[in-house]
Amino acid sequence: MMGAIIRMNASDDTGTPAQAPARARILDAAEVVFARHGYDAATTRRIAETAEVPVGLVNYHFGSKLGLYRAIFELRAPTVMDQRAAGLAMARSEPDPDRRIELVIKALILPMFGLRASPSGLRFGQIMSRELSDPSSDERGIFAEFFDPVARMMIGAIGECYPDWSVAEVHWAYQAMLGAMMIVMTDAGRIARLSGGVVAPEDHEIAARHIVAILAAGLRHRDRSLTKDTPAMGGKPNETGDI
Amino acid sequence: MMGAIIRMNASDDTGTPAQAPARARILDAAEVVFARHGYDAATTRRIAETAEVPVGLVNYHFGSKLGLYRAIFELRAPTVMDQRAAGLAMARSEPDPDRRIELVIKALILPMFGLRASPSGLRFGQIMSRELSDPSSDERGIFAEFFDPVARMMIGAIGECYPDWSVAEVHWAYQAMLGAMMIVMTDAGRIARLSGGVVAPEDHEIAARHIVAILAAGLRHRDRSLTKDTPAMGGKPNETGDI
DNA sequence: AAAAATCTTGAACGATTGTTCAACTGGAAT
DNA sequence: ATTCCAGTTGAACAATCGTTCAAGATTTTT
Repeated sequence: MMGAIIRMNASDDTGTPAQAPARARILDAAEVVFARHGYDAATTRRIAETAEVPVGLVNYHFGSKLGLYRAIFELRAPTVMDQRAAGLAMARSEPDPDRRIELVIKALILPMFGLRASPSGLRFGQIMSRELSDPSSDERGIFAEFFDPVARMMIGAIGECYPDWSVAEVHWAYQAMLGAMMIVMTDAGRIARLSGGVVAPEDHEIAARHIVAILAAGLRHRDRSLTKDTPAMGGKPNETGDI
Repeated sequence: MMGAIIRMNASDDTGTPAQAPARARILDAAEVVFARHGYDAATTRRIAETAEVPVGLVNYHFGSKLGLYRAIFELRAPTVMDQRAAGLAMARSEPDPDRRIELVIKALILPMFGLRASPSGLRFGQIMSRELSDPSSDERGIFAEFFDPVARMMIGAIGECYPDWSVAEVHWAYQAMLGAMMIVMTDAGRIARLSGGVVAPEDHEIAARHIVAILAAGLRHRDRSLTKDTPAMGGKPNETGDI
């Protein structure tokens, strides 16, 4: 069943954004399928069908399924990373710690939420979210390669805001930020279902406003009496010696 | 499809991990494999191999792969849900809102973090986390069945703490809590990698202390000037009319 | 003891997986 | 005009998927 592939010749140009070259169409289709099914459950055939190209082309252009997956991150990750780096640079010019931490939080969150404005950006967010919660992602090494560097920057920036915080306090703060952000990227319909349709996760501006407000207050006013027993970080990232 | 019948015989013994009956061994192995690979990528054969039983037994005892998956939730979910309900009941006896919200947060988080004390509980946490970030989980309907009820209780409890909050403010607060919790369940090694081994996610008591402190402060002190434009919730859950 | 119900086993089924491959296309370089 | 080669195509590969099944083993009921 479903063996024939309909070829779009030069005469037909409706639907897809222009008659894009095959490579780009595959990349686009891959985002859709990987976002929907995750890495393992996504199939090259479904990607090829979605892109309306023969199966063989996928491996010709990207070598392997993993190569295609990596290509998505190579395409999308730099934009987010650059925006975060720029946001952190801006935050550094704010002397007041309590004001600066809000800028740091925004530097993490706004680039990701802004992604959700475009359909393809939304899909990339879902892919990232899935990759983060996939234990076998270590084998692919994508997070370590694409996102660890900026994560260390973020962690360093938090530590600079509050130099008396312990390493653990800084890292758990980052985890809380990451988690709150990720669940927004993840959630497709649950918050709408639970709220009876009142809360719409699609409106990323409103979502960002809520999440940033909560996280900023959380970091500013956290009760440290039970957590400050570990040695202080001293505003220096990675003084533990690791890369 | 779905022809096998699940039989519960009188030989209902107390669980033994060593030479347990086949059904229990399959269930145990399924937790391991589903946690590691996710629903789609997990294979019945690998589960059977891990349980050291022939492949056919899996479908005999659980009917199908989905039946086996559901059986895991039927086994583990009630414990977590009961503990949360008990925690919420306890929280209701605290009159001070700022103190009560901390108990509400703990009612959500502590049962899950406590799960991590045992290996099988840790695996169940990973399975839950993956299910939450899987768009195709809607087709399985597991979250709607097992976790939506207690989610509505949680959301209601937040609304009762701060009756002047809007529906959106309450729901986004819940999302932030859920996200921060989920990333702890998810994270296998990244926080250890990023912190150079200083921060250990295995110590769920310390993790809970940090996350609860941040979330409690976040909800208590959030700046509402940009988010309180939507109508208030009035302390009643689901007044929107949905189930 | 015989009969019935339950559990276990491994082979087998058709469908689907990622990848390979020889044949083919069309346009640029020689 | 010929060579050349990146691009394209669909068939084919071995491996693996979830599930089924007839047969044997074990236990329970009669």
